[in-house]
Amino acid sequence: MPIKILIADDHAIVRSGLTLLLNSQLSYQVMASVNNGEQLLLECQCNQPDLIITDLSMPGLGGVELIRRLLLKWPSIHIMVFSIYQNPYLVKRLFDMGVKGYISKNSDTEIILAGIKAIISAETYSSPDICMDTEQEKPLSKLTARELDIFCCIAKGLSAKQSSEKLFLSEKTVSNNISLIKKKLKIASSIEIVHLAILEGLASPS
Amino acid sequence: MPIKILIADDHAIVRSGLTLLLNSQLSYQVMASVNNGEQLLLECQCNQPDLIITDLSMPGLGGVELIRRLLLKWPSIHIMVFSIYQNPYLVKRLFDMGVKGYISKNSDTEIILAGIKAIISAETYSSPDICMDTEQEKPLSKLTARELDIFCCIAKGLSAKQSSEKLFLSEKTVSNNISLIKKKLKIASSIEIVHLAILEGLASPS
DNA sequence: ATAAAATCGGGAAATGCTCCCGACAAACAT
DNA sequence: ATGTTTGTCGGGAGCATTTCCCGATTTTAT
Repeated sequence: MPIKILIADDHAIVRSGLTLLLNSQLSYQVMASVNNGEQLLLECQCNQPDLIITDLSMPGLGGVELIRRLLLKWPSIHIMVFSIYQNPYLVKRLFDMGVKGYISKNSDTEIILAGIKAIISAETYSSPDICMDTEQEKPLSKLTARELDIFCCIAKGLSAKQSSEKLFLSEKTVSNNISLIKKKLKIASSIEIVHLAILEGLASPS
Repeated sequence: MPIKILIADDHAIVRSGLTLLLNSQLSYQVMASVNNGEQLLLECQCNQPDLIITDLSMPGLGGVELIRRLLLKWPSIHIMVFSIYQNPYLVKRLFDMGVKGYISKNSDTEIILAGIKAIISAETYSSPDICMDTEQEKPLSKLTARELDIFCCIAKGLSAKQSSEKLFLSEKTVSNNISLIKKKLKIASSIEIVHLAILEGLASPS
C-alpha cells in the first residue's frame, strides 16, 4: 500500500518533475498536484494523503497560511516544504509551526527522496544547505514569526492593505507591525526592507 | 536525428522535470543539464547543441551574462529562457539580446513543448502570460532625465528629503515627481521602484 | 514662431505612518 | 501556582507623506 502524496507548487514543471520522480518509486503514489493552497485544501477533503509537499510562494493562498490551516484541521498530517529559500530562521519557524521537513529547491533528487523517506519514518528532515547553527547576530532573528510574515509581504511589494488581506489581519495591525519592524531593524524606510529581504534571500525582484 | 538540447537551471527538480519531459519526445535529446552558466559554457564546447534552455537567476554566472557570452561565441545559437519573471520589459530586453523564446515557469508542459517546437522552426515564442503589447518601449524610457535621477535615489533607499538635498531641489518637487513616476510606470508603491531598478540594473541591494 | 513638453514648486485634501494605549493568550520563571 | 514577560491584535490622535490640483518658467521640437 503506497504512501499517498499531494503536491502544491505554482510551477507546472516542478509538479510534473516531482510527480514523475515519486511515482517512479513503487512505495509512493502522487494522488494529485495543484498550483495553490485553496485547491490543496480541497484535495485534502477527498483524498486522505499521508504526506503533503508544498511550496511557499503561490498565487492566492500561500504556503504559510496553507500550513496553518492544514495543521489546524489535521494536526498529525505530515508536511514537507519544498521552496527556494535557504534562510534558517524561516525554516525554524516552519518547524515550529509543525512542519516535518524542509528541502530547498537547489537539492538533488536523491536529497528529496532521502528527505521524504525520513519524514515518513516519523523523523524530521532539512536539506544540508540549511545550516541552523548560525543563530546569532543575523538581523532578522530579532523579528517574531508574525513580523517576518509581514516583512516578506512588504518586500514583495504588497501594500499594507494587500498584506492584511493575505494574512487575514486588520490593516492597522500590519501598519503597526511595519513600524515595529523598522525600529527593530533600525531602518528608516520600507525600501530598505526590500534590500534586506533580497540580501537575505527572502525575496527576489519582480 | 534528434534536436540536441542543453539545460541550465539551479533547481535539480526543474532540470530533472525538463529532461524527463523532453526525452519522452523522440525528436528531442537532452545532452546535459547543469546548474550554472559556467558549466553550460563548458558543455557547449563538447556538445554542439541545437537549443539551450536556461534560467536567469543562477549562482555564479547568471542567465543574462550567460546569454551574452553564448551569442558572442555562437551568434546563431537558439536560446530559450525559462524563468519565473512575467515582466514584459525584461522579456523584451532578452529578445533584443537575441534570445528566441521566453517561457515563464508558471506555464504548463504543453506550453513548454509548444514553445520549443516554435523556436526549432525558426520562429520566436513567448508564453501567453507575457503580454508584450502594453508598451513596447522599455518602461524607463518614458521617464525624463530628472525623473530618472529621482527614480535612482529612491531605489537606493533615500527619502524624499535626502533626495532633494542630493539633487538641490525642494522636497516638494521630489515628492511630486515620485507621484508622477509611479503614474507613468503604472506602479502603486515606491517598493516596486526598487524591484524595477534592480531588474533594470540601475540599483543593487545594499 | 508656435506648440508641446519639461522643470519647479505652492496649496489642500486624502492617505499613510507613528506612537500611544489596552486586551488577551502563551511561554517562562521563581 | 502565580506573577512576569513576550507575542499577537487592533483602536485613536497627531503628524508626515502622497496625491492631485494649479501656475510660472524654461527647453525642445516642428
